Amino acid sequence: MVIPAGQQGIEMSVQFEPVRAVVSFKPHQFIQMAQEAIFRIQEGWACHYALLPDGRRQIISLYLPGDICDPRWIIGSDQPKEVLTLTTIKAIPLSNRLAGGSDAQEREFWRALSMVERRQQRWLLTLGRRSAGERIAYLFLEIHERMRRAGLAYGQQCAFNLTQTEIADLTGLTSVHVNRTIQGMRARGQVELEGRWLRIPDPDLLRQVAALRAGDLIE
Amino acid sequence: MVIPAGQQGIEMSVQFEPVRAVVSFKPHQFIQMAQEAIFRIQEGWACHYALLPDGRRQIISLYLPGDICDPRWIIGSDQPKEVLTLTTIKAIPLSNRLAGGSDAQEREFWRALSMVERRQQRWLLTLGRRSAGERIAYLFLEIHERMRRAGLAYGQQCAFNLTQTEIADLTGLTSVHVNRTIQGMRARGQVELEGRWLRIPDPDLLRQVAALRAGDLIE
DNA sequence: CGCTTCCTTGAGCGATTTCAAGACGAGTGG
DNA sequence: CCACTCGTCTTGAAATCGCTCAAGGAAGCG
Repeated sequence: MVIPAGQQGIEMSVQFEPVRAVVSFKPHQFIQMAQEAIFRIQEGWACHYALLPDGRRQIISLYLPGDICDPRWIIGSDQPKEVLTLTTIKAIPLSNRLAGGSDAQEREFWRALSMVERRQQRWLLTLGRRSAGERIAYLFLEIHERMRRAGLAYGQQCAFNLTQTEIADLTGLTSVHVNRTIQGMRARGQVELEGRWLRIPDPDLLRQVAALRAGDLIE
Repeated sequence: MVIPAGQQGIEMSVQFEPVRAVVSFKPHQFIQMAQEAIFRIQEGWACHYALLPDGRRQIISLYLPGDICDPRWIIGSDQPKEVLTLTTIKAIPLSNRLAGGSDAQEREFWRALSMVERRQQRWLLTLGRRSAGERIAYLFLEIHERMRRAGLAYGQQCAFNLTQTEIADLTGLTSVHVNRTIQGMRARGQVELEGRWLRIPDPDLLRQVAALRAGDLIE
């Protein structure tokens, strides 16, 4: 079963007056917070990264369809300039003002913020204490679970729009090492990853590879 | 100049009715959120950690005097059970309800939350992309800066209540490697660390060691 | 004193990086 | 259609970084 992501977007930059229409971004384009607007992503993937002076890059946060980009902008963390689309993106601008919106939207913001927060905490554990194989397995599980919640997983499979270099920048590894590690996982039947498509043949096995306790929720 | 932390606390557990009195915790004691109460730490250090099934430990967040512990509890991140005192702690219970408090307190909560958030983002970069020496240098700078803002730094020095094992759990390293790395830094005059006291002879040098851009703020 | 915790040291190993190069596919322009 | 480029994936060999295991010393505390 192949369900293409279908990410053909109309080229169109963000307007300064947030409108209730879908806006699109091209791949590898910076997303800036337009006046008082944050985005709910409809299609496509994006990320927030940080750099060291010598160019080492770490992806801090990943945005998948359904995600709000970025909930942290609500609480006045000055918005980072380093938010980058990974694919073509379609998104809906939302007001970043807590007061202005409906109660439902306010609650959605809180939920989104606390999920980003918890995900980040788990990622600190992952970067600090998991081995290369464990990190990558964890990443696969997290992405599949998030896609599943967004209604975009089909059984054990989902779209996977990351290059190995991007996986490396997410996991704090080298792309070379990511490559070798994934090959090992493939050989052991722990994961199938081809094109831009991820399949997890045995989720429990992969959870074990990721050093997750049986009861641990990814998110 | 030696200013001892002076952390002798009366043993007293948290009451279920949050009172406006100081409560104390002994070293290596779990802090749980009492009914609707979070804490502003007056004296002492604490941390929040996470474990892997095999016991590997990562410290997710550090609480120093003046910090709110934990601002994330406000937005309904279910409070973690793994908040541990590192020293004796004196703290003031606050209501975790946003609505109940004053505007000033509400604003303090937002500020605290967004600082925790940003600190966590920087720490993701640190764990993902900095070498052992860079991580430890960064930790020293962050702690000194936070202590300075809390009014607890005296020039280039401040209290430093972490064992090398705790530094390891914070930086994702081994205590053995932390030990060797710090020895190297000492030999190069990048840091002085003795007893529970930290001195940074040359902040600019240490910032360079930590792979920080000249203009980068720690926090 | 006799704990215990923390710091220190050595030796060897393993994991991950670095550097370098080649293969492959997709897209582009001639 | 071909030649070209570009980004991505792949591979090898060697070096480096950080870990493991093991032990001893120093300092605090009963």
